[in-house]
Amino acid sequence: MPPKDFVSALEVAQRAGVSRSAVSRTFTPGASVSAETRKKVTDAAEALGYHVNELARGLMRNESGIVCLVVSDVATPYRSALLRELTSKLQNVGKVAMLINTDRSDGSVDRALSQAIRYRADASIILSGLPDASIVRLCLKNGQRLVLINRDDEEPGPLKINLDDFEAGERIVTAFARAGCRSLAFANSEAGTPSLMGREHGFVAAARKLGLEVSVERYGWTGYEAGRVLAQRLLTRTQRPDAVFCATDLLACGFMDTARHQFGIGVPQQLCLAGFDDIEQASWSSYGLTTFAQPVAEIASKAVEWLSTSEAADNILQHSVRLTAELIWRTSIRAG
Amino acid sequence: MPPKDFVSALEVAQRAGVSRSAVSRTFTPGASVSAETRKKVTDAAEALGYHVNELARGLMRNESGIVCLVVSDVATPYRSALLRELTSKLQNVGKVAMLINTDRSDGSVDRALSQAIRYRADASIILSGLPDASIVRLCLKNGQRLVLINRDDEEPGPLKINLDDFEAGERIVTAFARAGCRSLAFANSEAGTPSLMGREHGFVAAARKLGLEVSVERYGWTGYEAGRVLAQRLLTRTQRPDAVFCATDLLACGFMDTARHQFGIGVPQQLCLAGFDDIEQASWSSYGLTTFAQPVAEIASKAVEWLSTSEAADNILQHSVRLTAELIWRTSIRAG
DNA sequence: TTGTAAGCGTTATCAG
DNA sequence: CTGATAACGCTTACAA
Repeated sequence: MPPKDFVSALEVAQRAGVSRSAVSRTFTPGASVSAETRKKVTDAAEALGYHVNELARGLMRNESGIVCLVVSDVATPYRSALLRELTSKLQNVGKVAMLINTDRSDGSVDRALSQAIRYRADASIILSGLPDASIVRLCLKNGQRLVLINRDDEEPGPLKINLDDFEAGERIVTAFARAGCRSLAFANSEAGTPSLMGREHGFVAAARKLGLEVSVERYGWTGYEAGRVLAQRLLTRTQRPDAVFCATDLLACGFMDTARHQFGIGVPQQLCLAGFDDIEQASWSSYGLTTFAQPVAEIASKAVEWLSTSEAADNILQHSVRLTAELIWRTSIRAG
Repeated sequence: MPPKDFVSALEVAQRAGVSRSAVSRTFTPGASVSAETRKKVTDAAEALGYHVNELARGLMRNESGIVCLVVSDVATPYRSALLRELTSKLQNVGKVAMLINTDRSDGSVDRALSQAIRYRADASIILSGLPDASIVRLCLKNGQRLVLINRDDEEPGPLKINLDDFEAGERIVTAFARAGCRSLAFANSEAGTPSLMGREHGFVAAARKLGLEVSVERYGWTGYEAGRVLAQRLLTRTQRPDAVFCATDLLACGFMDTARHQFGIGVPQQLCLAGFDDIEQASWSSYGLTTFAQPVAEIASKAVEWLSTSEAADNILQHSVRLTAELIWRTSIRAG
């Protein structure tokens, strides 16, 4: 590989026989250039293989075009689906996504984030999960716009996108009741994020109101393995629940698998189950999980849309968006 | 939000009572600064909340620290697992990941990629899949280092990381034979990528050598749904196979589900099944799929390691790495 | 519409 | 080891 040198606007200008500012203007949307000049420039640029240097441009404009995506558990179905939507929509509006992984708990998170600040990212989108409030403050302090998905931070300024978690919890209770279930349980992780707790609270509240038995069990993080453990615990109780709402589809898959394969319990005949997220696996015929769909496409749209809007118009806009999670009926709850 | 202005090295220099070059040196690993000066600078920087501007630095150094990850089907389990490893390891060596999604087939791919070039990414890692050879050439032409995972492009220069796909195909044949299977089939997608075809060829060759019946069926892309269709086709044949190797775990899950639920065929009693990738779902108790594990961590290590090595030492290094996929035994193949 | 010139925040070079 | 000074490639008044 020849350590290729890039061609600069100056070289393009010389070949096109115009000034370097003409070149600049040609590549700046909405600048005034005559059709003739523009053609000369684009031809020269084409011939030379010129690409605007965004580093230099960002330096001048004080705006990098970079938005950084802060995410833990990227490899998880829901997260990666959200990531797909976000990157794709960001690309469509000409922005570029920088990915920050917050899985590892050593200093690498801080390092990565400060990396993002050093690149002068215009904005950060935090896809829920681990990252704590200090990250939020750091971004804000460095002039980034911020989108918080399924979080509940108090800081003013960022756009907050949330679902109707509480109501979802309520809705599923009526579905369980209609199926004739009398003893309900909520299977949660110990993560304790607002969205998880919202589902729990809505569920418990609605069950109480209907005079149904409810209990809550929490364990580990929101993965398949945790679902297995939760099933062990709930299904060995003397008073076994006949309906369980799992805070997450991953939890629900683990729960269903151990109910069926380890305890030989029929789902939905002896046990009704529901989850949340509508990950791809929920629709696989081994599961047929009825669940609430995260409107990932809509979440991504809202986020990107807000980021594309000018900072000036910002005050007019809502800083909080509340989307509703649609209940997808499959076969893990008996017909009423 | 106050449209925050960043503090520059100049301001830090003034507060610390040193020259701006002293500040620069302090933040350049391996530059010579006295301990005293360094302390003055770091103190001032801390107080002011200074962060090096990588845009400007990249401009000078002609090296951005950005490596871009080109990927289609991010939301797929194997891809997202690889993505996790890659971003995390990139972070550890102080580089930053830019994500390019090549799902949509309209012009957005080209736009996104040229975006990456405009940011002067030092390197690109192409995680298999759709992107065609023209992308490879474009990266190379613009002086980027390139890592190709599970591809087979001819271009010289890039680091190529591949698995022993052909041998894996062979190995699984002996496993099937040992289980007493006599009529084999390979379920593939129509994608026709080298790694997919490698598995197919190894499988067919080994089966022939052992004098076993083999057939191949190809359909769609490598997802769950395609697996269902492939199962429809293969299981309605007059001569039904008693062992099927699916090119991908996703394919295998779809295949197994329809075999069991739609055709009532017992796996592994009446039909042995194997996949490739070892995605998380393969280990779920509804599947228990025996499969080949993609060594994602190792793949990521090799890639990042090669990128961290200086361009000068480049010639000495191998430009092609061949990793082996370990066979993970679970319960979708009968005991011999 | 076009060109000239100043500046963005760095690092590299070169005296001291 | 330190401090001027010249790049780096671009945008944006300002003047023509």
